[in-house]
Amino acid sequence: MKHRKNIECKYCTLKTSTLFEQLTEEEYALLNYDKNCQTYKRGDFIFHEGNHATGFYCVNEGIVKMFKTGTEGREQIIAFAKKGDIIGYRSVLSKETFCSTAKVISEAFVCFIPAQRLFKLVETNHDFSLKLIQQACRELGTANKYITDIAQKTVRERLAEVLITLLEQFGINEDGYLNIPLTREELANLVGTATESVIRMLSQFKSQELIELKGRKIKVLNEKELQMISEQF
Amino acid sequence: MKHRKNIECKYCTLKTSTLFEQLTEEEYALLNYDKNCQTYKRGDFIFHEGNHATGFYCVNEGIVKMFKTGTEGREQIIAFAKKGDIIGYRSVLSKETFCSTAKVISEAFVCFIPAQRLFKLVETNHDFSLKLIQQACRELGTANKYITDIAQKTVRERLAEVLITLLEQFGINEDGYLNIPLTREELANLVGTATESVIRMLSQFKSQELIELKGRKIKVLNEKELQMISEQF
DNA sequence: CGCGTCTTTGAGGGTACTCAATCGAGGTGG
DNA sequence: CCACCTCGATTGAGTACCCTCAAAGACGCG
Repeated sequence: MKHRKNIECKYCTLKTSTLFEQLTEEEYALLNYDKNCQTYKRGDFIFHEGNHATGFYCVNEGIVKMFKTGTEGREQIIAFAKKGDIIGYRSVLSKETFCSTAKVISEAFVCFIPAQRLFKLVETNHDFSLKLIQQACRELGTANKYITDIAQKTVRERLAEVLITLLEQFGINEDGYLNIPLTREELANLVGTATESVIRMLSQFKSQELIELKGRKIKVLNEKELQMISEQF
Repeated sequence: MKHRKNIECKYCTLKTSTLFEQLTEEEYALLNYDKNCQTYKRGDFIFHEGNHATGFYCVNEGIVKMFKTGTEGREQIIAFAKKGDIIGYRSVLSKETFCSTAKVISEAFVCFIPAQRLFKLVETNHDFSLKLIQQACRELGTANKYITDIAQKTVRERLAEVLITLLEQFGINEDGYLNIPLTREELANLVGTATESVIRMLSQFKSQELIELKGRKIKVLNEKELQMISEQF
């Protein structure tokens, strides 16, 4: 992917799933002109929490994790971004510094779009700005649900829920394993618990034949039951 | 407050702190025509989680709590809305049902504005729509911070943080007590813990002379130290 | 093959939850 | 005016969940 060539936004196959669906010729041209794309390897940072937000990013390929660094340096994963998702727009628009860090989970191709282009689009394109609001509102809904879950559910319930969510969000590969490579620690940072707790719970799920484990890879065997657990029955 | 008369939006003293700051004459007129205001007593519901969102609300007076109902009926308080805040817009824009319930904490005067007026404003007024996006983005930032806190901090740290937040958000009355009347249970639902845990922690804070308690009323005596605790030093 | 990183397992302990009982204040009705 | 009732606040006891620390095992990479 190293020497990957930029695709013109106008012809980008992802535009239907992003906000950039119905721009004018001119807007496409400007967007394309302003953008700055590059590949990132696993472990690379796209932006850091606290940095000044000079623009936002559109993920064309790969998986990115968004996390906040809490006390004693522990990461709390807030969300993942994949093909077609935009990240960092939140901080650009609210004119704050980035409120989370974006780090690459699997090799990614990401386009950077400077802040003023975003503001310009919001100003001139109603459709775009409505979609953007809706995007933010959906994320807000998800975040609120997450707060309730973390506050009220047990680790067991949350882990089950996370597995279901990952399954829906990233699907499975040809072997039936979840299509996202996470370390145990990352899983823990997503669930909001200690690494060891995740490990213990995973082996419990395994012994109940709800999942199959092969190193870092996870296969969901009984989605229904996991669903039940996550809703605590 | 029972027979309170509606104020014209255009002359509403709160408009500077809300999104409705720079509307055209016509927009003010339409907003004013469409709205529907009423008073609510403590305990009244403004809207319920899961209901169809036919519009949003602007709080003119009083305090409203927003919460999600989690497992076994336990409330998780997501936010408060006071004078000048708008609520429910999230669900209107993302065209979902209300994702939380709004219930009155202290007597409130609230204006309802139907969905199509909101969509119309977003469509025709760039300034309004930018402010709305920024509002959503700020809320999103807060929510993400909250997730990290709940996942990583202890009850003691979270309670200290909540007290500081309430102090900043609602201030104190002439006696020096926090200007928001919350039951112990509501505090617990905000912190994300059991009622008894909040009570125990409050008396611990009291014995350390960080706060003073008088029935339901709380006075912060040592903000600095509470701040320290919330950041775990 | 050796090293580092990640994973796993075990032991021990602390935080915070649940359950239960008591206390206290405010409101109601006799 | 007081007994009564109800709801919220408080306190205590017991325990479950989950965290931390420590050590050993597995895996991948140079």
